[in-house]
Amino acid sequence: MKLASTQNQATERINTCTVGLNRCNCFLSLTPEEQILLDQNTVEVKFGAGEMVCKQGTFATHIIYVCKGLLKVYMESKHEQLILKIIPEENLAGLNSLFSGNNVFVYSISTYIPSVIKMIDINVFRRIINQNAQFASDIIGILNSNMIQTYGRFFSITQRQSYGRLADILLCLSERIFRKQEFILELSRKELAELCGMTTENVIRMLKKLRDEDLIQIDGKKFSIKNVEQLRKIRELG
Amino acid sequence: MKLASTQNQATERINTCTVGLNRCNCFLSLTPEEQILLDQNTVEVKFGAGEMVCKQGTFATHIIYVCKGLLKVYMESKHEQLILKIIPEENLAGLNSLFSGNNVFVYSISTYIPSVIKMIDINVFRRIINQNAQFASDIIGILNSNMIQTYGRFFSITQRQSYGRLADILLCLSERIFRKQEFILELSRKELAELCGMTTENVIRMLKKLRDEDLIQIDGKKFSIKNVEQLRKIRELG
DNA sequence: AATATGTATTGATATATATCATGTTTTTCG
DNA sequence: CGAAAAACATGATATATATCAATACATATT
Repeated sequence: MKLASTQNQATERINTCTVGLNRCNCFLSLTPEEQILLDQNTVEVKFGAGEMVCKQGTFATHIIYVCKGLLKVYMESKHEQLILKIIPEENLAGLNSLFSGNNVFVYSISTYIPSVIKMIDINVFRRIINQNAQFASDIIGILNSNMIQTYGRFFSITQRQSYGRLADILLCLSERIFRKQEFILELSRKELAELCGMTTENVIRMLKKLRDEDLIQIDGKKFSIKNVEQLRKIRELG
Repeated sequence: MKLASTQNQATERINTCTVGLNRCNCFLSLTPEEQILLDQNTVEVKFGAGEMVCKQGTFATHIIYVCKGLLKVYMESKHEQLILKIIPEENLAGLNSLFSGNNVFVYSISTYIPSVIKMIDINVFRRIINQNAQFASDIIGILNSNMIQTYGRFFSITQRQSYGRLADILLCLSERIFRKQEFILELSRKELAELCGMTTENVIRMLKKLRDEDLIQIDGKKFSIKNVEQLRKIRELG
């Protein structure tokens, strides 16, 4: 039945990792002149692992496009941080400073792994939006899918309990980021814990438990999903 | 110093209730013809308290504008629900279905109190965005401030503990919704608890404690903030 | 007015998860 | 290399908050 499949799609979209399945293709709606204008006002920068791309509280002067790598967007308080979303290759970040009345970043962005990033002048970006309604529509579409992703993470972090969140993140990493059952995760246990919204100690204990139950295999940073079905069940129920 | 005040503004924006201080004024950028077109494709509907305006999983056919009343936007699972945001008068809702690739509501919207709502045909809305870049820019601005508000709620719900969340909600209700120290809150304790992301029993216990410490006064649905400073302190530290 | 039905309140108990303490392994770098 | 510093791991304990149970109060219904 069609109704059932709609429902499935909807629940499947709810995930902790905030990574959509499609890539950003808004630049296709630019005219050649606009493309040139944008290129002239774009710089490409290489970042090492763990470097800060922009800092919460500073003025937003650029829109960020991830050519290569993996970013995290997070809010910082005293010692804790809340990861709002992670941004994989071929996606935009920092769009929230467009026309929002405040031109200050409400979050920080940093790299998980060495990354290549294009930084586009925000005023030029704004100007093109103001003159190209198709481009503006595309940006609205991107903002909206970001929003929906963030709602999903919000839901997961607040409603699921820790095994469910961990199972979810592992599935997301496998299915959406690496697109493989086996992957090298270049994150420390601490970073993985932050992504799951729990403590480092707990993530380690839980990984061990999942390994003991033969749902995953881990060897240092090498992860392998052994039992997708069971992990999905834990995501939904645990 | 300017830097300090920027910082204050930034932290002040982080709140649990998701209500911005400014009202939506995007319709000012419409041409007279567009205004007429929009009006012709808008219906005004009156809702009672607790009625559902739109249901998660259904097709989004309208953009919602709150003329009068108070709405909640929430995701439903089995028995729990996560309140994503609350929408006061003179604000738009349901914008996330514009160009997001999926035209299905990822959340439900219902009224807290009797409300008057304008429902604008989503296709007409899309068409106007596609032809009026200024309007599109305004919508991007609204989406972005919504997003920033939602990040704030996400942060509050996940990082603060329950007294901080309750203090925050009480302050928000007083400062942003009712704009008075004393107000009649037409929500049940259960609804207030959901808004704070905790159980009904706990919200009652905590209200009692705040009353015992003379920070608030409560008599049924009548709330009065007695000590704003102390509540702010609890919001930041508790 | 009396019964029923939901809402509000209070207390006792359970539990998921954080925190603390401590040891081991791996990585960094002078 | 060898020392210092991270990162990883595991167990014991603490705690915030949910859950459960039971009563009081308010509101609706016949």
